[in-house]
Amino acid sequence: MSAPSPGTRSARPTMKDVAALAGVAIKTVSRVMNGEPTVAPELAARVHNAADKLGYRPNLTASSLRRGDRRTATIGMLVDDVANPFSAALLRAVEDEARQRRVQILIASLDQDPERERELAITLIDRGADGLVIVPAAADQSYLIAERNRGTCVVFLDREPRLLIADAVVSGNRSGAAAAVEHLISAGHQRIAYLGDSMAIATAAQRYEGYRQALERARLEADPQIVRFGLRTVEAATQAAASLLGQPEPPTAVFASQNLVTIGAIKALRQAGMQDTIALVGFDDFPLADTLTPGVTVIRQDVQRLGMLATQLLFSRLDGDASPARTHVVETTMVVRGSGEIRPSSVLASAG
Amino acid sequence: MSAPSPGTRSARPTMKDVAALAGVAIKTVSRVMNGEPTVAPELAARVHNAADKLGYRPNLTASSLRRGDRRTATIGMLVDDVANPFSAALLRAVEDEARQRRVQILIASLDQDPERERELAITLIDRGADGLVIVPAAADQSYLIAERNRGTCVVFLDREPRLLIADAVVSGNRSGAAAAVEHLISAGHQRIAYLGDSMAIATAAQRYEGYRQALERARLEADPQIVRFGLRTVEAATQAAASLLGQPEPPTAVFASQNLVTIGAIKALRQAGMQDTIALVGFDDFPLADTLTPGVTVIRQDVQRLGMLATQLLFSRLDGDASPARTHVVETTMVVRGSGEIRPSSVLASAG
DNA sequence: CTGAAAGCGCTTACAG
DNA sequence: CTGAAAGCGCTTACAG
Repeated sequence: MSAPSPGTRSARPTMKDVAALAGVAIKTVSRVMNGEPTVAPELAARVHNAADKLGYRPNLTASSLRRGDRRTATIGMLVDDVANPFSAALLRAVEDEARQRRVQILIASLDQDPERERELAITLIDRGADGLVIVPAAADQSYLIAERNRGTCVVFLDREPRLLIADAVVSGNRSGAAAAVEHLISAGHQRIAYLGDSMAIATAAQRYEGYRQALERARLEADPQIVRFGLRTVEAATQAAASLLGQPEPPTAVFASQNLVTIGAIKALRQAGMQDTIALVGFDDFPLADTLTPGVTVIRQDVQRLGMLATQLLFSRLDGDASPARTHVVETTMVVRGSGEIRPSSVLASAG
Repeated sequence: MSAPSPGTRSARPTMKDVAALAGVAIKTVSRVMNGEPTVAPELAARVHNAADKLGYRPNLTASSLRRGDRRTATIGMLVDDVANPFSAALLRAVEDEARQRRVQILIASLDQDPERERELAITLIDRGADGLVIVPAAADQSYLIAERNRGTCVVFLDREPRLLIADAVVSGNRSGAAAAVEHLISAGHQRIAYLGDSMAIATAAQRYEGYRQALERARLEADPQIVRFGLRTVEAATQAAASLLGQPEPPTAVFASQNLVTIGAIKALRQAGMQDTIALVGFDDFPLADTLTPGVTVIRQDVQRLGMLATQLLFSRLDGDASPARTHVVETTMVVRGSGEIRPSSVLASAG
C-alpha cells in the first residue's frame, strides 16, 4: 500500500495532489472545497473522493494569505491572569460566544504589566488574530491606533481604554460598590473600611468612588485610617485586613473591592475570630462564598454577560459595523448571604 | 504628510514598501529583518529606518508558509473547561513555560465531549498550531495518528492517551488516592464512601482503584452502597453526598475524587450539620480549603509541575527529540487541615 | 555582500 | 461549468 512506513513523515497533501488524483485543475478543487455550487456533480464527487483518500484538508494559512479579507477565524484575548477565577470565567464566556462562529481563541495573561499588554497585543495581531478582546493593564492604549487603522478590531472588557476611542463592556462598578456600602450603612454601620486594588486600575478607582459616594450621601466621614489600596494578592489583603483589626478604633464593617481581596479579608477575620462580629461585603462573587459560615454577601458581576457582549460587539465590528464606539455597562446584583447583614456590636457602636 | 486621514484604513506595509523606501531589494529587507549578519551596516541602517518610518512588521503568516519548518510559534491546548480552577491552573502553567519561548497558546474547552476533542484538535492544527497539549475527553486518540505522521507533536496532560502512543504527564492518581484512604483508615474509619466522576475518565478510574486497593490492604470490605460514580458538577456531588448521609448505615468518612466533588460533599455535610462528625479527604486542592471550618484535608496535585513538564516535553519533541514516548508521573502530596483527621464517633463505629 | 527568479498553497481575475 | 495565469508576502536556491 501507499501508507507511510512507521516513522516516515508523510507530507501533508495539497490541492495539487488532490487535483492530480481527481484529474482536474486545482481551481476546481478549490471550488469544491469552498462549496461553490458551480461545479458539475460528477467532478465534485471525484474531487471529494480524492480528498478523502488522501486525507486532504485545506491549508488555512495559505488561503487566508491570498484572500482579500485576510481573516483567520482566530481572535486574541488578554486578561489579568487566566488562573484567577474572574479572568477564567470571562475567557470561558468569550470562548462560548466565539464557538458559535467557529472562531478560536489565542489567550495570554498580563499580570497587570503594561509593557506586556503592548507586547502581547502586537504579537497576537502578528500571529493573525482578526481582533482582540482586552482586559487592559496599561494606562494608555494609544499604541493600538496604528493597528486599528490597519483593520484590527479591538473591544475592551471590564475596564475602559484610555487615549483610544474604542468599544468597552464594563460592570456597573461605582453603583455596585455604592450599593454594597449603603447596605452596610442601613445595617447600622458608621465605620466601614475599604480594601482594594491599586487606584491605577480603573475598576478599583470606580469602586472606591462608589464607596466614597455612599458615605457622603449618608453624611459619614471617610477615615483614611481604614482605607487600604494596592492589594493584589490574598496574602496582601489578609495582612491589610489584620492591620485594620489591630487598630485602636477598628472598623465595624469591611467593603472588599475584588474577589482575592475578599478572600484575604475573610482569612484575617477568621484568624481574629471576628467573622461573626465584623460585617463584610465583597465585590465579585467566588466559589464557596455560600458555603462559608457566615455566608459571604457579595456584589455579583454578570461575568457571562460581560464576556458575551464583548465578543458579540467584536464580531459586529469585524462584520463591518462602523457606528461610533461606546461603552456598555452591565449592572451588578447583590447576593445576600449573612456576612453583610451583621449589625455593629453595641460596644463598638458606642465607642465609634 | 503621508499619514492617513482619520477614518482611512491604511494597508499594512510589506517588505516591498520597505525595500522601495530604502532603495534595496526585498531580499535585503528580509535579511535585515531576520538578523542575518551578512548585510553591510550602511544598508542595514537604511532598511531599519525605512521599516520604522512605515511601522513595518513582518507578516508571520507569509514567512511561515514559505519556510521549510512551517512553524508559527503557536501551540494548541485542549482542557475540560477553562473556568474550572484545575484546568485554569494547568493553562497558566503551560502559558508560563511557553512564554519563555515566545510561543502563544490557542485554548479550547471540551466539556468532556469526545467529538469536540477530535474536532478541535484538528481545527487547532489547521489554524497552524505547531503542537498540541491535550487533556483528553475521548476514549480513543487514534484519530491523531495521521496528524502525527504529518509532523504535529502531541503531548497528553493529566490523562494518558488511548490507542495512540504518545507522551503523557499525569499525577500519581492511584497512589494519591490510596494514601488518602489509608489516612482515613489509620484515623479509625472502616466505612469510607467514594464519590467520583465517571469511570470512563482515566483519572477517575485510577483514583477509584487506589480507593479499592487501600481498602483491600486493610482487609476492609468495599460496600457498593456507599460508592457513587458519574459526578461532574457541584450540584450532583451535593445530592449524592446527601443521599449517602441519609442511608441506614451512613459512612463515617468520605473520599471525594475531584475538586468539584469535594466542594459538593462539603456542602452536603454542612447542610446536614455533619462537617465535624464525618471525615473528608478530597483529591485536588482548591481555594479556601484552608479557610473552611474544619479545614479540608486534600491530596494536592503539583499543577504547576504537570503543566511545565508537558510543555517542556512538547518543545523537546518540536526540537526533534525522537526518543520513545513515555508517561511521566508527578507524585501528589497530602495536605492535612482537619477534615481528614476526624475520628469515627463511637456510636457509629460500634454500629458499623 | 546583494539581488532576480522561483515557489510555499492557496484564491483572484480573467478567458474560454 | 472549467482552467491557465498571476499574485498574496514572504523565503529558498542560485547567480553574480
